[in-house]
Amino acid sequence: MSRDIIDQAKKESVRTRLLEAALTSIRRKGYSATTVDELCAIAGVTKGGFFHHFKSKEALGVCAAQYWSEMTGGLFANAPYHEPKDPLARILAYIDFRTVLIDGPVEEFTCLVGTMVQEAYGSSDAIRAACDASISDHAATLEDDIEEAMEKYGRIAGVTAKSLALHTQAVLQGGFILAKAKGGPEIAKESAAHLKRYITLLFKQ
Amino acid sequence: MSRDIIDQAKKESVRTRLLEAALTSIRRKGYSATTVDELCAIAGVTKGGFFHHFKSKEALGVCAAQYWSEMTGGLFANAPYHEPKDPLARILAYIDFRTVLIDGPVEEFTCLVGTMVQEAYGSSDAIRAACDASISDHAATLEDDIEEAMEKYGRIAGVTAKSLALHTQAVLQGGFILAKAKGGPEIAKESAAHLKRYITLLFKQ
DNA sequence: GCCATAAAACCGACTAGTTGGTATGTTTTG
DNA sequence: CAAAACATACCAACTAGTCGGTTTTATGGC
Repeated sequence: MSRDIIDQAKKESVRTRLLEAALTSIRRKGYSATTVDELCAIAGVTKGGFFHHFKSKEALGVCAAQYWSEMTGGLFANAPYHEPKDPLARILAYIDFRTVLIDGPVEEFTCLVGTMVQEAYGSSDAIRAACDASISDHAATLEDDIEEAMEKYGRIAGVTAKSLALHTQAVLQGGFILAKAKGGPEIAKESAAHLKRYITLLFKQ
Repeated sequence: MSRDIIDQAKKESVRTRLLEAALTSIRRKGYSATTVDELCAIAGVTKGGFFHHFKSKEALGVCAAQYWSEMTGGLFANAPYHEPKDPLARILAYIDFRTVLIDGPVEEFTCLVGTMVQEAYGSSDAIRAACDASISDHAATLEDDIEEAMEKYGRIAGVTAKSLALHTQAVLQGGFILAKAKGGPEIAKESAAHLKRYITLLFKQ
């Protein structure tokens, strides 16, 4: 019913604004340096409103990771890199797609969960687990293509689809760190190019 | 007298003890979540002592990055991976050495500056620059070997010694993030194995 | 070797502002 | 009218940093 939809939309809007604010702030300053007051100010809500939607700052962190997964999950699911018939071409197209996204200010292309897990893995297992799920679930979307490519082009001793899928995420996350250190996207793009070269060489053997 | 020895040992290294405490705490919880009070307690110093040695928490962050560079710089300079006559063998031995170091609790093998730059790049350019210097200087120690290997085994189109050296650091840093997410070193070791395979393939062409 | 002197090292109480979180409302909505 | 969605005022704990004072150490003249 439309009532339910409207109700839900309204219910989600404040909550969503808080989550969007969290995404921006955590990506820029990290989880610890992001304050509840700040998020309330950005979202135009008061403290009471915040703690009505999230029982604690930690709970917000977990929800932010999940929200991040939903957003990026949708982006990648609808991206055009799935089109090629050849599985290897799809993998390489994925890396190209990621490379295109690496552009502009550093805080706009880096990964929320990669940033957050660095701080929170020792102090909040709930946040750690949510970040792990986000990274691992996304890596899993690559496994089928890698598996197919290995069947078609031959398997490599010691390389599994899962480990290679996770390695792609490690390279991207590491590129983000170097990009932050250097203050620009170039180094992350170069690392992605190395990753593409690696996978090409792997299946060319 | 033992009392004198203890006193003297303490007095010699207050600054160092604060830096050691900073290394431990920042690697475990991040820069923002690390408090001055906490470092004082660990090092057995009072607030006055802390701010005598460091004019601010930010200054401590910069000094911690420099101290980290000195420590790791010494470790790698004296490591045995420089022994092989063949430049490619030296590069691969470096990766093996890094792989051996990736072991035990996550906070004991991860990188201070990689952790710190994620939080501080947006709020402190001094810390960002210190972290960049630490990463880039270490990467530079690999450049000569890579350059020599490229001369010996042939250059690869689009690959420079500098970009490949930085890529090795990106892979390691990314491996640390995944290790934190998963709570163990295995994934970081696997990513290092992929890096070794990449470099092997690169020069085998 | 002794002592004066100054600088450096260090202490500990203090502050002003910020932190996450709460208790008690008031408004909106189905 | 009841419940969900907010607002307002408040708090105790914690934050980085300060400030005046005390101890320790290095130096150099006698």
